[in-house]
Amino acid sequence: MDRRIGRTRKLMQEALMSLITEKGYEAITVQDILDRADVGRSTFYAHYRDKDELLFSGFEHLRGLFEQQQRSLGAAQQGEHGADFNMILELFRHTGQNHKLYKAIAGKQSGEMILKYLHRYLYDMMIVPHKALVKSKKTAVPIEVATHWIVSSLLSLMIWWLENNMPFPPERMDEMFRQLTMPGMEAALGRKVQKRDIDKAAIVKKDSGAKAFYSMFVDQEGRPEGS
Amino acid sequence: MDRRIGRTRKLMQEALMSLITEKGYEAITVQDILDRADVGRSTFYAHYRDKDELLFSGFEHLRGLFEQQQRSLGAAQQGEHGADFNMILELFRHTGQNHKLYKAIAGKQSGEMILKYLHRYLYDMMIVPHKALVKSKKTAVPIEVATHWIVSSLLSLMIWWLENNMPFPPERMDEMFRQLTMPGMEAALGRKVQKRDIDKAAIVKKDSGAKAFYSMFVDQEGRPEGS
Amino acid sequence: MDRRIGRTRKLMQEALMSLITEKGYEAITVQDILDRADVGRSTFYAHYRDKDELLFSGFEHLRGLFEQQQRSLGAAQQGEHGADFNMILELFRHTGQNHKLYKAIAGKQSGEMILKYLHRYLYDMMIVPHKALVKSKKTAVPIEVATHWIVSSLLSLMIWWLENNMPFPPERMDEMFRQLTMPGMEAALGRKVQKRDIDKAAIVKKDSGAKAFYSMFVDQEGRPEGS
Amino acid sequence: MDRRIGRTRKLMQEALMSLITEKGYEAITVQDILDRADVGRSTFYAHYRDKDELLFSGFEHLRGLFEQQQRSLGAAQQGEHGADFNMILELFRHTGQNHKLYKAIAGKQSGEMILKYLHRYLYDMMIVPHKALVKSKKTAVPIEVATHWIVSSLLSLMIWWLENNMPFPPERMDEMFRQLTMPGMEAALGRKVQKRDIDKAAIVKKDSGAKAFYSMFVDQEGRPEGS
DNA sequence: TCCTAAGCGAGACGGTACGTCTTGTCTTCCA
DNA sequence: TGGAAGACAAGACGTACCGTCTCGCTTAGGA
Repeated sequence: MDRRIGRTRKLMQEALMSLITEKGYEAITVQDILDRADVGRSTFYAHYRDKDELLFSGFEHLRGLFEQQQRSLGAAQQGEHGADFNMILELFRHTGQNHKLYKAIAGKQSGEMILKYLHRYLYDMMIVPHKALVKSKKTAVPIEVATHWIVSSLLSLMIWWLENNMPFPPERMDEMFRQLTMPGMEAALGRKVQKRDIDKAAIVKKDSGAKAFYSMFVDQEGRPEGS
Repeated sequence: MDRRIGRTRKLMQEALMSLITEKGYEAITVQDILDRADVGRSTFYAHYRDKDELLFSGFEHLRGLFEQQQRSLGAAQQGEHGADFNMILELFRHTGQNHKLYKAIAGKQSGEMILKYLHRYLYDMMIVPHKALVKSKKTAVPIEVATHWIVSSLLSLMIWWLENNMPFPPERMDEMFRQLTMPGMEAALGRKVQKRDIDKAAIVKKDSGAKAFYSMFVDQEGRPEGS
Repeated sequence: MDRRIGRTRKLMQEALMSLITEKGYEAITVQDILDRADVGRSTFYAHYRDKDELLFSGFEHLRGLFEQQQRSLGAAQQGEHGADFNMILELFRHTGQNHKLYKAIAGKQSGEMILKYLHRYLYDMMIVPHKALVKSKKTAVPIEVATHWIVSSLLSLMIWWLENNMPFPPERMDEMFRQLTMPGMEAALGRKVQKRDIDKAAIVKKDSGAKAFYSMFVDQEGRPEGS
Repeated sequence: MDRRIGRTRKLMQEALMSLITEKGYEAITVQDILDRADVGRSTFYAHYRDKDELLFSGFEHLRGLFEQQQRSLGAAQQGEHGADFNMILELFRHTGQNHKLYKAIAGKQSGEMILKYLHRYLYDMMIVPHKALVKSKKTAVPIEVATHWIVSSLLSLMIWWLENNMPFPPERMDEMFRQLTMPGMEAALGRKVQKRDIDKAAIVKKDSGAKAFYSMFVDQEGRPEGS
């Protein structure tokens, strides 16, 4: 692919990210992005249909990368690691380290759309292992509902944390999340499901999707916006 | 106050509501409202700063009404009623009866803002009784966090229900909500808190704020949009 | 009608005219007009579909005015005046007096369209009297062809005159036009037709359409449109 | 010169011509030409500055060819042939035979520019013999004016003919042209000038310029350009 | 016959203008 | 004379072309 394409897209991505931190996603106009990235109008539209597509382009790319790596990972690795990996905790840690950017993306001034995308993303990530873990067909609460709810719970805690300038360490947030949701999940799906199981199921993505996902916001040329 | 003013405002309120059901809040332009309400441009801006203010005007009015009634209500009434009132269940029932309007307001095509407003509204409604109910200062999860989370949980179930065309009766949704969140709340705040307590605490608003709040969407001139 | 409308339109008309003299019609962009008239983009499009319509608006208005006056003029006046009125000569005089504007409008850098409009205008003005003057149905050259040709001849002399900075007085141009075209017209339509007859036939329009038509371009600093 | 150059240019010339017949010159975009000729963007601009230059390239080439041949023709041939050659008639015939193309080029949807070029071309072709034929310095109408006028007359008849779907045979058009313009020319330049003289004077170009000129538009499927 | 300069396609890019749309202000008109 | 009607400016939108440019692939014509 033409090397100019990558360069131009990166310029626009960075422009968008820096603008989000300044004025929030919704308030940004395409013109703002053009000015910041120093790019022609037609160039923008040659790459993206609109502002949203520019934003999603990163996500989509990482999703593709993730799925590709997931395929390359065999079933062998699935069970070989210890159960101590903690995706939720890592997520809080990561979010805290890049709070500025995350606050821009998921905070009050973000667009609805981004949260919805994140919700869908996490939902898709969790629904499969959840279904796999539950033996009986009949659960107190349908798996889809429980998954929808637990993702919303996670995001709501995340947002609270960011909006209140992270008054607790990530470990504490992880603990709260566990305390609030695990009992409900047990009651809803049956005793077998534990937070550890969720992590175990999600572990496939540990070194691939999840990492890539977060790195998107972090190392825009090495230094995340909020550091 | 000039009677024409009330009439004009009602025209615009109704226009907004009917438009929300048709195309969603964000997609509505001021011009749409003017056309629908058959009102001049300057008239609109004479009453409201923008589209949002028109939307909020209803909420604000009801909030004022609620606070006024709350003040007039003495502490006496607070404990006199039976424990069988169930706000959450009523809420699901009501939502289900007016699903078209609620889907428009809180569904996927709604504006972020409305959900945030609803969140804040429910949060404010719940934080006071929560604080009153918890004796010990030290809880496993701070009351603010728990309240933020439980409101998000409620809204997330609500949204799931609406988006999936209400596959369960309100009673089932209420049950699920209880199964998912009550154990977590107990673990977080201590054994004492039960869903019934929440309802009991919120009962102050039963015949005042809450009713007025929902009626806003229902009896726009007698017939709600979705019936 | 709202007084602002007339004012705004005049601003744009004047802007267009002054721009035509500077860079020619085709080279003008809508943006140029907006800048010169100090008018918003949407304002322009609220009044005219495009650049052409702005240009034609003056013509059309005058045409309407002309037709209205023509109707009010009875057949009585048609024959009462002396035969010495000379429309073509007046036309040359007028053109010469306002050569800058006419050069802009009909000169080399003008748009094709304007010449075509002028051609059609003069053609329509002449075809009726021509038909009235010719008795026999059979002419050496069809009246339509002869009229088309004589209009083209007039415009071609006009253009030559303007493009060469008017080296002759209007009287000389009128004389040349007569010398070049009258013999051909006689041969084509029969002995009866004389240039004087053309003028006589066109005299209806002397004080109405024709005058209004030319005044449009003349009193720039007065009121060129609907005043 | 590289053989590819000629090939590429021919492709573009042909694309332009076929497009003119379809949608008119002005409506054509460079992109249209590229698509039709199946040629890259940069290739086009490597050969021509713009659309106009591509169009003119044919004319200019023929003009060069014509002037070269004119030089090679001695003064000897000038008087030796009979007076029966009739350039104007041939021109009408030719135009009629290729009316589609001519209508595209000189019709209502053509560009002003092409007509201006044709005018200049015919003017240059005629001004020399006209000057040669007129003995006396003093004419009723300056030769330049008369030539300008007669060319316009010719083109105006041509255009009328094409626009009205050629209701008369070329011979009739030639006759009309003679009837309309010859008397005027005689009056303007003196008794000596006859249409026959014009033809005689123009005869130099009969087998060279004129033929090449028209053939350009004719043998589309053969070789339209000097190849 | 090689090989090297060039022609060439593909298309990215910055620009400029378009005509549409929406917002919030401000002027005009009318009752 | 006060409030409704709607004209207006501002400026973003997404589209269409333009003319410049960079990039490799192909190919013609001189060594």
